[in-house]
Amino acid sequence: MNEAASARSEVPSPRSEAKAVRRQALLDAAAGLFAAQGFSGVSLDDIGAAAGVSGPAIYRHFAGKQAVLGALLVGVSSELLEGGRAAAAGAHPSGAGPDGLADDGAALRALVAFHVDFALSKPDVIRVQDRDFSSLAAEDQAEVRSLQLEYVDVWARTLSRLHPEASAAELRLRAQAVFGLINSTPHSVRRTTRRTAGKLLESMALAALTAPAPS
Amino acid sequence: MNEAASARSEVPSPRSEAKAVRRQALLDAAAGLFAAQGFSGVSLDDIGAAAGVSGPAIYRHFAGKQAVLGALLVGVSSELLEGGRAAAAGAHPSGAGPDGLADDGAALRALVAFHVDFALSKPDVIRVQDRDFSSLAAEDQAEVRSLQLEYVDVWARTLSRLHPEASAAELRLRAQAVFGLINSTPHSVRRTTRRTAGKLLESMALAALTAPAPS
DNA sequence: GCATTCGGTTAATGACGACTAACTGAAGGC
DNA sequence: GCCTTCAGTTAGTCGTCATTAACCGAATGC
Repeated sequence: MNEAASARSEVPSPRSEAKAVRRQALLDAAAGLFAAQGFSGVSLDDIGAAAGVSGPAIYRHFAGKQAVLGALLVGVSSELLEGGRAAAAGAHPSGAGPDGLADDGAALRALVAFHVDFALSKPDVIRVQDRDFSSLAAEDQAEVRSLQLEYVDVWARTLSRLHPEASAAELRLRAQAVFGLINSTPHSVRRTTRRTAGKLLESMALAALTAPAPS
Repeated sequence: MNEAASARSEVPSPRSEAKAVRRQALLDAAAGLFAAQGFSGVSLDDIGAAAGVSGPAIYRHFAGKQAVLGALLVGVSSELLEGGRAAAAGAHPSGAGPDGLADDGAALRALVAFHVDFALSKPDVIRVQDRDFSSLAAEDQAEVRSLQLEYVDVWARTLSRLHPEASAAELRLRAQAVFGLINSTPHSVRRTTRRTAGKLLESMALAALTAPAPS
């Protein structure tokens, strides 16, 4: 560990921030390839080639193929959780006086808008996340699972303000189903229709989240 | 081609209907394994072992690994299309007099119920279908794609009776999104809660399908 | 009964692909 | 200016498969 990259992330970067760039290029390449052909359908040579370097150069950035997938999925899970927390919090600034229902609805809308936007802008990673989870190393699996559970819980807590009578299990199921709804389409949406598709998905997601519980 | 298994499927079966049983066992085993680990994460030995025979015995039933996947996915796509047509037709018996809205609503509810039931009873195949499509041989890909498109169209036509003003593209997107909603949860639903989860998914799906179109 | 068919089995064979080894050349620090 | 570090490179190595070959033994048809 050299002094530049030591504990404190002070010194912006010498010239080997080129490394960070390369690393990101590898992650992007991997995301696209994994999304298209699945983790075990992609070779390290494929990833390297797509990033402009070839083959085992990847070992200068990651411990191995699984580690690339790990970085990808831990990254996306963290981003989702962080963004979800921000969206939920931003819409009802903690204890906003009289427990306003309006605020709660706003929080849910913000969550939905955030997730739709995320899914439409990073369809590859979204796809990989629920497709190649089982190819992760055990530890990464545990970490990703826990981040995902926490994200689901952000949704469930927000929902519980609108459906105080519903069980936690039902709210989590609703959240998961809506993730499926939102995540299932990005592949087939043309870039030009992103905005309109996004609005439609938001409307459908909110309708599903607030649909009456069956008897 | 012996006389028993010739063009006309008359003679029920000699004693080598054991073959049909074995073939189905192989397909079931493959479905489970593919769902859990992805097409290229599973070896022929794995599939054979799971079906009680080991290794290259599979070549007595299928041309190769890809052919197993092909049989699986063409089968599920056909079942979905057939079942969807039946559900849509059963609910409004062709030209049922005065173009009743009630009938159209019933057709949609029947479609939703059919798909929910299918997804909950065969979660493995559902998972494989949208996960390993890209591992199919080109011809199988074409066939599956066309069956899927036709299935989406059954939904879109049914929806168009309720939303005559909506574009075909919007209706197809709605259908796809709802497939995502329904298909995303079977993995995580305990067998004991199938029925209640199914009811909830139906309610959410219908709400999403009839959600107002955004301005 | 007897020859054939056929579902299975266990050894090759041949690719392919993750990972390692040995080497190179350009920074960077001093 | 010299020594070290380090991102890359190319050539193995070793396992893991899909697929094929060579054999079996029980049904089946005649």
